[in-house]
Amino acid sequence: MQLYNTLTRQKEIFQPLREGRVGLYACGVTVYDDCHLGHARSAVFFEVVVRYLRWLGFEVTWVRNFTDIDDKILRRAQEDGKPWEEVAEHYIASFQEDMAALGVPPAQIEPRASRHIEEMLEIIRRLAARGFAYQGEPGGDVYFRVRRFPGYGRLSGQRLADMQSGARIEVDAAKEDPLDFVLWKASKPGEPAWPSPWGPGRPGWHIECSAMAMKYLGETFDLHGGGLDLVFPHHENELAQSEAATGRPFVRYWLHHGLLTIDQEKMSKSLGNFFTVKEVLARFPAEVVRFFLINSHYRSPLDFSDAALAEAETALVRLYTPLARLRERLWAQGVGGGAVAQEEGLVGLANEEREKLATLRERFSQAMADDLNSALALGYLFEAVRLINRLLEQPSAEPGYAGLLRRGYQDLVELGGVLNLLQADPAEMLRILRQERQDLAISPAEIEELIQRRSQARREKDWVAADAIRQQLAAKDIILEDTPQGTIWRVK
RNA sequence: GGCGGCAUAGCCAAGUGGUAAGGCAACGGUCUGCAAAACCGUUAUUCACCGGUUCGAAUCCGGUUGCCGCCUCCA
Repeated sequence: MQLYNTLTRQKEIFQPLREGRVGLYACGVTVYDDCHLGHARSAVFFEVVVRYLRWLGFEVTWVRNFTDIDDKILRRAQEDGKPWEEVAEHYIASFQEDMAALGVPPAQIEPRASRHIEEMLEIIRRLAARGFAYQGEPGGDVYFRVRRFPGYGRLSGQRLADMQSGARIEVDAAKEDPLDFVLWKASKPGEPAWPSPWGPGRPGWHIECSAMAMKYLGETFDLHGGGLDLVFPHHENELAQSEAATGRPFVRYWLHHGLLTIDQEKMSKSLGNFFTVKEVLARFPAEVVRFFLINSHYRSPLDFSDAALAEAETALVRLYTPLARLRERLWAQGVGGGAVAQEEGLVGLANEEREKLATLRERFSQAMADDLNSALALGYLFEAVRLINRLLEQPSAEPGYAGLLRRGYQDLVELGGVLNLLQADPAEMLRILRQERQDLAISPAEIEELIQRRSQARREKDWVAADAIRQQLAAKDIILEDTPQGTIWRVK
């Protein structure tokens, strides 16, 4: 497969370091508040990466960290009058709840920064031994000597000269150079502190990821990534300090996903234009949110809106509707195995169309193999749905018919599974999707009552009364569908 | 100011040299007591704009405009 590598700015053939195994480190969250939909995009993206790699047969070790000690957590702890550990614990639990609600499984390893202080200090020792780390003043912060590392700026495409002219680099008298960044922060009175050769303190932001990634995945590993906004300075610094410490390449492929936006602007805490995962999930089913996140390419910006989510909801109905019909047909009629139609002219599909169904898995996989093009992969699924719907329209006793349906069903569920979609019971999911809206002007019980009365009227062929009820419900955004299994309703 | 990215139909969105996937919406038809769902058909001679390369460009090169991200904590 090919992946776009931020380091080289091009797609590259993915070759894992060790045959058949992949190590992935995804930057997680800083636990000082509930996470928003941008964090969900990140989590779902890496989940899909992992699922696809596993589907291909790779054994994947997936690491996602928690930054559980930093300035923002300390500030939050002070505001809330709680110990920082409690704040961190609370938001770790909150994150895990959100992930569970979204259907994102836990990573294999979810290390916390505060439990890897010794590993970080070890890296700083190595950096000091190689002349990359220095303490600004006795008992003060420890910095990384950026200019000593030749490749600095390579990942983010920055040149040292340009960066200096950039206005907003913090000026700190203790630094040898404004570009140098903190490895270890000397603690102020009242702040949490760990002992170190440089005095009591706590880690800088970047060092934790170097330490935890190398501990669990080795000094050189395959995949590392996060949001595009982490490229600089976080990943640039991480790369520099890691390679300076080990003298070896740190990461082979850097993956960065685009950011979630609202009105084309980045969703972020500081702008205040964010929706938490909890808020969004209160209004839309998790699978709708997942579909929305996966339905465009991961490196593009993705604009959040109610309309976009509503569209995702309708699109999911389109995917689940044939699944429900297929199940009904395949389960009820006990259509067992049997050959898939091969011969020309069979079963009401043109040769070319049958070919499309036959190559669905292959094309899906190729789309995913091309830098994880989930939008294209989903497009193929929709194409298959149209063909399957057509088959369902024209029941046939031809020998290959049942086989085609069965394979269609299996493919949709299996391929959907790579994206963690289409795994729910179709009939149940359709009910949820159709009846989702909370602010109904009428209760489900009342709707059922009216449906009963209408059914009675229909039995008596009293079309006037039946239509009156249909219209009465339509006025409250309830749409009725008469099916062979009875009348069902949904929200407009 | 520096670095990077993006501009494809009413909306969302694939497509990186060979003649525009897919979804939503809309309209017409089939089906239906009426509907819905589903199916069939229609909806970009054209890919921000201007030049260039090429037999051929949405795709490559140069320029222009607009938007976004990073350069500061941020997925």
